[in-house]
Amino acid sequence: MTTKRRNAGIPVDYDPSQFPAFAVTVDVVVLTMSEGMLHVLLVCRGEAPFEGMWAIPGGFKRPTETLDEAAKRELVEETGVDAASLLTQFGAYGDPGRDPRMNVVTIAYLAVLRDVGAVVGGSDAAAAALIPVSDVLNGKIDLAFDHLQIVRDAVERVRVELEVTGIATAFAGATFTLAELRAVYEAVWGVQLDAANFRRSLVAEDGWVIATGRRAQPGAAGGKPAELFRAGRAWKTGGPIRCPHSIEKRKDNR
Amino acid sequence: MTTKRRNAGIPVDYDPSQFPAFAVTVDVVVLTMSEGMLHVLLVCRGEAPFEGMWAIPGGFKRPTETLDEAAKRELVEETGVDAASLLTQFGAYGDPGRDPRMNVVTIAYLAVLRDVGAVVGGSDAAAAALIPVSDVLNGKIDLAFDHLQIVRDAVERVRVELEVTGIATAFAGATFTLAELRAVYEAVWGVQLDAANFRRSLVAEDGWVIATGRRAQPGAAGGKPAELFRAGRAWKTGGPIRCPHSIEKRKDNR
DNA sequence: CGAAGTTCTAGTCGACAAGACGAGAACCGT
DNA sequence: ACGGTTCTCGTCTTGTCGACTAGAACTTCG
Repeated sequence: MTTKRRNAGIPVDYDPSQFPAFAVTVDVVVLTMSEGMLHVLLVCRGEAPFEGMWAIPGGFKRPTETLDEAAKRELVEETGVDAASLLTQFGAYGDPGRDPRMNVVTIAYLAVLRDVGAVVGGSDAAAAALIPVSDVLNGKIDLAFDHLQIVRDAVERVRVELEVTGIATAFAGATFTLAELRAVYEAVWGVQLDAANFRRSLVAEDGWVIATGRRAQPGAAGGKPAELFRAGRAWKTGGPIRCPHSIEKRKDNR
Repeated sequence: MTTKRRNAGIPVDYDPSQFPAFAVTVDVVVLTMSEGMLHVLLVCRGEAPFEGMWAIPGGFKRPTETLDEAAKRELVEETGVDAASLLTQFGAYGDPGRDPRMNVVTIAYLAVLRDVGAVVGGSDAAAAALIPVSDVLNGKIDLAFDHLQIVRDAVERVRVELEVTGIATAFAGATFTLAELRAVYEAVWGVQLDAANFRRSLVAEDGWVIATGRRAQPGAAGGKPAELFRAGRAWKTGGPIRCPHSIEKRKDNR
């Protein structure tokens, strides 16, 4: 179909001096735990296209910065947070027409923040809000561009990362109770974990959590105050909890 | 319902008329198993920069195609394979200066092919070769651009995918023996797996492998001919084998 | 043809991890 | 004080995974 002449494997039908030009943007999916549910940070677009619709924060990459630097800069500009616990690239999106104005390829990043309560202001005229991920995934809230797909992929990525990396501690603060940490797993995976077994798998081996000696305030319903821990070093190499996918994969007898 | 007003618009440089222009390319890391070792398909560059060096096949994305389509097209043009068993995007690379000529952001894809024996030809077969991944990773072979990092990331991705997806069957043909499949795991993970236990975890549950009734030719050393299987449906949801990550001992060469 | 060698297949056994569960400890409200 | 709630500890059971052994099937070599 095309001229497949090539010089030692490199196609020559594309002259570097007349390459097709694209805009390259970086979009950041900011996830956080709030009130036991997974939330995503969205901004309301102030201009066309998709004016008035919700979108994930992002912006153009600059020629002098790396992709990671661009993501970090955008995160600062949009949320005021200058160092996320976790900032990982997880996908690129370049369908023709995904931006009606021009050819845009976007690199998507996932950022995990601990619960901040209210949204910190950025440099944006429009509103920003923490929206429950479930409201986005089930279509109750429409997103601009192909951002729904990007959020879907981000959540799926979190589910996997939760099992193989120490991403769970990124949702928590400097110190946390085991119940808080367990809530992260339960919310992201959508499962119920036994509190006693959860504690055992973390405390049994050294390096996951370090007791601070202090105790948290009990909740409104009372109860024994939980121990406060901080994250150990083992999280860098992997996660302590495996997803009990046996719940969905019930073995049928035959 | 935390909403907060902001003072400036979506970043000032978000102006469609004066966005920074980039070239967008798609590079494909083609991995295959050959002689019990993991191999990567490389092409020899015929022009500057990096003339004469090995590189990953790839090329410019066209404005009218998606990223996935671009990857598939490049794979066809470079290797002649029109449908890889697996073609997955795994990363984007956009460091300034990674291409000395201009600003290039590349989207990296991973393709897994079953062993093709000899070098598969594009239009210029002499310029392409299957190189053992180990030779690339340990620096015996220099790669152009930042392609060494891309290959590193691809191999790491395969290691993870092997555990959570059915990527293992992509290395094998339509029918395969369990020894062949086991060799994939052993080569990618660098471990030794017990043949008996490996078989048990596959045939114990239904859906992993389906017996064809036929038997493979024994190897040069003789031995009982192995049963020939084909892949079942369970591979779509996950992998049957977990990586024994506690094992540090490398597989001894043979 | 028989013997030796190689590989595949089947089964058992024990160690260990993971889930279920009960009981007690600490703190709340009334 | 007292029931309700949450956290913490221990035990029991279950299932999985690796190590191991033995036998089956086919090769080549003498």
